[in-house]
Amino acid sequence: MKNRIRERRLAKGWSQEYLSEIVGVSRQTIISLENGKYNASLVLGHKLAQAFECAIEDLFIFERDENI
Amino acid sequence: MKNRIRERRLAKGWSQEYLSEIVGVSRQTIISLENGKYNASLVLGHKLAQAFECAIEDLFIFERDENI
DNA sequence: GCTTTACGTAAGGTGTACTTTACATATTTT
DNA sequence: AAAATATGTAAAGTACACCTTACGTAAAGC
Repeated sequence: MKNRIRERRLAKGWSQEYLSEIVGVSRQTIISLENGKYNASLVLGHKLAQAFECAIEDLFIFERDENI
Repeated sequence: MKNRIRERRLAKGWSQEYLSEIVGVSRQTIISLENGKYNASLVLGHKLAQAFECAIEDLFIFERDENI
């Protein structure tokens, strides 16, 4: 699963730290998500989508036959 | 976070086992999700939404100030 | 009566989403 | 030159999202 977090964050002119405060996670979590270290949870995905004023499906790119 | 998995599954006339095969998880996982034992991951949430032909936000009910 | 179907609980294991702390480095600001 | 800002890596811990196996029970079908 890929995501557009960095792209959307930069479009808003936000730092990683500012975004982490908005959605209530550590800065490390934002770094790891942007660099594809792991996937967000559903709750965090929802909060990020809210921060960027878009749908979850617009922020995360689901590939076919993705592993759980 | 609540969800409408059971409601949507029954509307389709599906058993838990059938749904579990469609989305590629164990039957236990479906039981636990329906009974609110834990939250789905983003990837599983997406697969479930696809199975029910709806958006993730339509299947999961996000509450305000939800913990990560 | 027996078997099948559907749903549920229990218990123990693995991988990962997220945390905290610490340190490094490049760019910008004073 | 020194300080502040932004991004990144590393490492170790915790919680939970999955798994598997096994067993219980109630309803429906043969």
